[in-house]
Amino acid sequence: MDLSEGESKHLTFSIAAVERDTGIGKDTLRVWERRYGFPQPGRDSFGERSYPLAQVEKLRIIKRLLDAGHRPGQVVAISVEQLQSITESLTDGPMALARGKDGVGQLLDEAMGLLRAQDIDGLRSHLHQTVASLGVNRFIIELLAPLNSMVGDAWMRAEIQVFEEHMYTECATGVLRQAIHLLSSHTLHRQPRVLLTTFPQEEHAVGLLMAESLLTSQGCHCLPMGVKTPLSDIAKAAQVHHPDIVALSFSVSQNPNHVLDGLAELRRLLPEQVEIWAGGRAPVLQRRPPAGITVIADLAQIEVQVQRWRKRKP
Amino acid sequence: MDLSEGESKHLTFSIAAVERDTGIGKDTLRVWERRYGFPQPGRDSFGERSYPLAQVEKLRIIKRLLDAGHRPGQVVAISVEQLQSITESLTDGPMALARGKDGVGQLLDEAMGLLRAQDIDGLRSHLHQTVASLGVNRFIIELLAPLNSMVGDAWMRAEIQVFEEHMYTECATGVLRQAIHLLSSHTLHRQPRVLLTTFPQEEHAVGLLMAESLLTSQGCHCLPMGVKTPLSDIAKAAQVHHPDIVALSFSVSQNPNHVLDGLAELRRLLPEQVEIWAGGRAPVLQRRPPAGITVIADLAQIEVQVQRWRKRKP
DNA sequence: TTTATGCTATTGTCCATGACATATTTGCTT
DNA sequence: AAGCAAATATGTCATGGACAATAGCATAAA
Repeated sequence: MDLSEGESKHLTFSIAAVERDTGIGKDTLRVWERRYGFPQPGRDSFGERSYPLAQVEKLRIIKRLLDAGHRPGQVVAISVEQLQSITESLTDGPMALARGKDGVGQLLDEAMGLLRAQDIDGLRSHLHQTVASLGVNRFIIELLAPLNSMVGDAWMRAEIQVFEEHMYTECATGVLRQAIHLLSSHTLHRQPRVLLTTFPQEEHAVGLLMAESLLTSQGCHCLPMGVKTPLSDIAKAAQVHHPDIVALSFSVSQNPNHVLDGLAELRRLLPEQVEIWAGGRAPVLQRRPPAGITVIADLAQIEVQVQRWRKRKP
Repeated sequence: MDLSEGESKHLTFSIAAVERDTGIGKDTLRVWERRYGFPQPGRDSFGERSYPLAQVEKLRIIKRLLDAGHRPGQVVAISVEQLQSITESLTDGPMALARGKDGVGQLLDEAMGLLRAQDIDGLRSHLHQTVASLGVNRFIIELLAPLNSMVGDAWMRAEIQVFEEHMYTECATGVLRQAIHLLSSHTLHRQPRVLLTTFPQEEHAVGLLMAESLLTSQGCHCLPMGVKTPLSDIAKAAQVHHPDIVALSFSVSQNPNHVLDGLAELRRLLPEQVEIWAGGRAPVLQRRPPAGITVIADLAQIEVQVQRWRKRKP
């Protein structure tokens, strides 16, 4: 039922397999076919859709462009060549910005080189070494955060494979966890108490871990809750653990309205004296900072905000 | 669209939310309603199904029984009381099994106590301490795995809050990461090379980390890729990193067909000499072990299988 | 020029019903 | 008891229609 077992050259996929591989729902696949004429799967002997490999690959490119903010009507119907050219025209901001004068730029280049060479073990030890020599703060702010942006951009432009991105994320996660562990064994945990999580749509955990590392190194007491916590559960957790601050991380591709609505709702659910800090690369935060929310424009701001909080609460 | 935000007393769920929470597909939910008369969701103002909380909970119980081998026709239509009585006649294996004579049962009870008391920091240090005193292997097999099952069961029965489960997961993750870090700095990495990940539907990372810990402590070279990797990317990663083994973790609530189809497809995509190991609590693995796949019925089997592999490859 | 407001097209998800391949059980025969 | 065939149970796919939510656009107001 899953997929017909043709020659390896004519691999075809069932609609369920395509959903699994592309993340595009069955209903959506059918309605695209109806509306845009793509994909146009063949039919197997049971009359069921059977998608050739080429179409699945094209669908994955399309999915990426949708995640980057394009709309289906603009990208579903067009040719692979046109898709490629759109893909190439996506942002290449932070690289140029982060490279440069200071010695850290070189470490960054080395890391990127190891990544491109697929040398994950090498990358891991390079990162561990860099944490040790720079200290957690500089490591995160000057190396890991820019590296993260570079990987994110490369991902948008399809310059790296999905599995490379997974391996990078895993690697960064491991290094950050280790840093947090070291910090929290050697640091006194005091105020403020910070509850860390993300909204239900947000899957990316690395931003959260970077924040946790920096907060811990400032001597904050972190209550990490992982990603994708429903709003009402953030509120329930706050009732039980009474944090001083609830910190949320947002990645680029979040729906702006969801972000703003979610923050407004959370503000209503939490007691007034609990601050809400919102950080990450979601552009809405800078453009329309919501009332009652502290926006962390940049990881270096964490230190500043912690100090502000400490001054205000005696 | 996710879930309607009614009064907390009359919480209702959209069909998509129910699919997400129960692991039962939309089509299946509709066809059960048609055939068995349950669930019988109300309709919201748009005419769309809106499932009351009680029905979702009943569906979770049903899902459990299906996983245990019962058939829909026998359990979907009956009352909650009857379901309860069937449920009670099931072995509640891990708890009874793990409790008891040896001292570890007591540590397990302590951990569960801390969890119930919402003392996450206490739980974390208790776990760290237990790793140190028992060693990673015993810690995982005798303490963490049973604890994980207990939390999973409590979750299925809706006995714990979402945020408690999040905090527990975060805590376990941290401890395992730390264990892996220690092991991999002190262990020689040799064969086999094991690529670790999960299928795209599977979000749970703790099982994977337990496997990674055990494999690393056996001296295997692990290539962790995090969760939710599309099949074709698993294959691409294998082409680049040529692992000897691809290891996958499955949690309870995976759709059996997706698991089997995915494994069959992956088997086709990978070279024959690459073994596929499938572990985790998905019942379908035990009931219908697929051809060409090594099923890891239990974490303790990992050691056995590694030794088997080493005997066969000289 | 910028900011609000209302209109329109776009887009994902839902619905109902029917079909059927596969898996499981039942019943019959040896 | 054991083997086999028929019947039943079950999940997934198909079609085509509907519509709420979203995004884009143009016009009016500040």
